[in-house]
Amino acid sequence: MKTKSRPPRRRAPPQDPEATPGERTPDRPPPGSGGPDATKALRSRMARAQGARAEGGRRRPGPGGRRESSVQRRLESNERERQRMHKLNNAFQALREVIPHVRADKKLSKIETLTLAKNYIKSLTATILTMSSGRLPGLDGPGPKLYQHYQQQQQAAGGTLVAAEAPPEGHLQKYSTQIHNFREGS
DNA sequence: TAGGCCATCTGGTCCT
DNA sequence: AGGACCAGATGGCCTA
Repeated sequence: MKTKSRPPRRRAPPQDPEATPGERTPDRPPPGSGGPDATKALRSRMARAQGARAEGGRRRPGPGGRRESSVQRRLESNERERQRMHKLNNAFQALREVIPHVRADKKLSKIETLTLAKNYIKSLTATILTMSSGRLPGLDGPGPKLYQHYQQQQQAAGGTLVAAEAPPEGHLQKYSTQIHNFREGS
């Protein structure tokens, strides 16, 4: 389908409080940057949203829209939410950087990152289990213990035994196939 | 132009 | 009570 080779996105500034949700006017400061205009605009928009939601049956009590303190809380909440999402995106980026993939020139999407990471972990787990149990069959050492621990984890999670059901090559094959598919953009 | 991906806003709910 | 978390809504950006 589409390729993910995009230059760093130049996002429009955060939403203009005067606009309806989603309408952005690039040349204004973000709501978090404060300013009387932003506060006033947000107040009017929140009042409008309040009225709109009334038809949904969840109108908040109190006539005349929001108070100043309520508007200020919402602005602060928006800023916290932005920061939270930024941290989440940083974590995604950190994850991208530790997952081996062939599309170094193309940024993995979030869903690709998660899916690839899951299968990467599975393949590594299967490899470790095979290597450790094969080297120390039935004897003391990390192998059997590791395998038993993994069995317990799987059973506790209600999952299936990866190592028992599929050889590590299977997971590696799946992982490499997925990488290939991502490269092809499918 | 359609579809995918994303950032942001927003209000509800959960948690401390 | 206040912050964190979540999911829905919305519109911008980009590619095929």
